Amino acid sequence: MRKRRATLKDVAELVGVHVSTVSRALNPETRHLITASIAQKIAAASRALDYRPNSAAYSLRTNRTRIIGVVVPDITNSIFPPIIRGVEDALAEHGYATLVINTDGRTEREATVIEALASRGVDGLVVASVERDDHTVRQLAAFGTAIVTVNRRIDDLSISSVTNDEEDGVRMMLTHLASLGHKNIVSLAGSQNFSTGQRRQTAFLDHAGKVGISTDPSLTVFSNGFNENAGERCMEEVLARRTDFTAVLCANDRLAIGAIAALRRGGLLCPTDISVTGFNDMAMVDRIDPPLTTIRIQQHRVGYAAAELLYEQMRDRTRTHAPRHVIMPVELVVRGSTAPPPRTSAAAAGPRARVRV
Amino acid sequence: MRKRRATLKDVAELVGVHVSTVSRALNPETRHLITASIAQKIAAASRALDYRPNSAAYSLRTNRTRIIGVVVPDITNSIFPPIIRGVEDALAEHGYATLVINTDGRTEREATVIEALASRGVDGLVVASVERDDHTVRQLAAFGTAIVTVNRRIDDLSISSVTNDEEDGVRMMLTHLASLGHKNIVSLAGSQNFSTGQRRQTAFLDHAGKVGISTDPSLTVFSNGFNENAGERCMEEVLARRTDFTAVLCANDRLAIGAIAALRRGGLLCPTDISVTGFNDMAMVDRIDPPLTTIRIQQHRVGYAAAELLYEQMRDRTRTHAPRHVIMPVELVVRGSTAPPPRTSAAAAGPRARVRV
DNA sequence: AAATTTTTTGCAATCGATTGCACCCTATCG
DNA sequence: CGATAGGGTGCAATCGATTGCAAAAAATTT
Repeated sequence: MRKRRATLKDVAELVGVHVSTVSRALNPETRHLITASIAQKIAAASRALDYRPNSAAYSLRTNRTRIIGVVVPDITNSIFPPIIRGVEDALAEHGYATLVINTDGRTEREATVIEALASRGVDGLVVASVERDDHTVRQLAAFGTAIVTVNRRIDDLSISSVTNDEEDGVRMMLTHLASLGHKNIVSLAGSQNFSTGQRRQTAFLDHAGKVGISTDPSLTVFSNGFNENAGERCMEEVLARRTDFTAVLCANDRLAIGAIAALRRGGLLCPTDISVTGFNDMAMVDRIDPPLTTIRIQQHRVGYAAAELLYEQMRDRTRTHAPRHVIMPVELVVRGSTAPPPRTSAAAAGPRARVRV
Repeated sequence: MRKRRATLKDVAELVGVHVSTVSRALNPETRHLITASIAQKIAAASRALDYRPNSAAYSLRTNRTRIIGVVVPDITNSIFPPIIRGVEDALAEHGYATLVINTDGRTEREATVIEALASRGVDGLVVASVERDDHTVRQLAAFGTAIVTVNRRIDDLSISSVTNDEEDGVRMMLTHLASLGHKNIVSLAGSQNFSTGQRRQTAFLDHAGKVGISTDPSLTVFSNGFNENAGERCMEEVLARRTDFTAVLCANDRLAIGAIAALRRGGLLCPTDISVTGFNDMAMVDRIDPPLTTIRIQQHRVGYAAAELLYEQMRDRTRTHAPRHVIMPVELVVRGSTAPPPRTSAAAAGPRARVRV
């Protein structure tokens, strides 16, 4: 028994004018073409009938859907929801809705899901899943699609992005660890296919020298995943290699959580034996054991800013927009997972560290 | 420079048939009307031109968008993303996309955002934000909208829902606490405006008697929020009232986390002095300090099941569907936040418990 | 072989809004 | 007072697909 929604025609008939007049009267851009008194009547009638524009008809005619797509690796990874909210909050103001899609970190799937979004006719894309050399994204941009990457970016900077100041984050963290007295620091680096992983590792190497920290390659381990399991495996790998380090700088919080677990299983306590640091300041890392020292990124703002860049592009689709790159400042948050190195370094503890390799 | 997408007309011209023929050939439901060989040619041409149906045109004509709306209180609350993924996974199979909207727990906003979804023409709604007496949702259902509530439900059961077995969860938890030797247990109950809060509290009272646990009203405190801050405040309130309890059964994990923090500030350690339990088994509660004993709900499956119910409703909008209510089984997960009560009960510890009121 | 049925295809209306163009009416000017 | 300008409105095409109905073609029956 669903009642039919009122259409422009219904409003037109009620007022006694043509639909085109109603259309113009209801559109703020064209309202000035209509006699004020008639426009008022139309507004009243439209309210009386509870008229809502049919978005399918609008889209068909104008070729705009007022929907944007957001592509993330996985919405259950708690780093992303705040970013998504940032995007939504920025674009809701302009009447856009947001379609979120997960790639589950599978590169092939990115192409598929983006294609699905495109066929739904989204007006633009915010991509959080982008790889440093992302073919799909570059192709879309070349094709004229409004697109912005967030949190990560592509190498050639041809596509607008909003990212965090990874370099500054790593610098602050290294400075913090150095000031505590750490000399041998493991870099548990993230996948180098992502700008985050790559920039953080580069920053590590760049800055380590300056503060007198070893950059010996055997102190770096690369993870391909960005999650706890990957963190555990990498940490075990390092422990099997050497044990003369006193801190682990992880490319993100989840790796850090995994690393702490692996250390614990190996008989090493954080922060007593080994300090561990994260990156991102995900929700809840202040409540874990030990509370994580990490770099806080402005998750909501990053999303918001990305949406603003996107909006600029969508507003005028004819012009080619020079890519813009926003880098958001980050903040060091010191908690319980970092402490001065033990008097007798972990190396001296020898056997203990070898319990499990 | 964006290239125009191919339309039915383009395909028709390439093959040399009428658009209606192409339309029928491409639709599995009507393909049997078309000569097989022609259908083949059409399929080939459509592939060659990379034809994608224009969803605006489809929607306009059929009055279906193949989009469903999911209304949640807040996507950054990590209980919801897995549910959302469940919904998405179930409906993606049928070609639906999912528009997620946050109400931020504000009842007025629910009406607004649902209205926004409706005007976008969503084919159905999954509502996770529903209150026990939700006017908006009931009205929509009466209006003929396909709608299912998830995680929560409305009192009169007139609307299909997928929820968890709250009663069984509380029963298992109480049994667990009783078997450890707890007698005086605080119920840190959630808002009674939600079915979750209400059912869990009712189950607490129902079952407490049976296992010899006090149901004195002064052992219950009601929270209005469902988050850590609310948990802290409520816990403080209880501590000010009495201290002769040895366990706190919280209506959800976030309240439990807040409760633990408040106890700690009050000089009481969990689980040594007081055991604390949660509900939901949110991500990360296994990593916090102490790891939380809680009830695991099948977040993904709950979402998936809700989507399946919704799909049934959407498949045939003419029929009125009798509401169905699915209750998913839950599981007790014992971790570090529960232990036997101390020999000398917290009450004996007297002053310590009163450090902060 | 004619008549009838069945299958296959095309025609054209339709969904609801936007928008270039033409028209009409009023106001202004010569 | 007639011509002209210009503001306000209506007309009708259009976006791309779906679908009831009619027509054409093929198959079947008499």
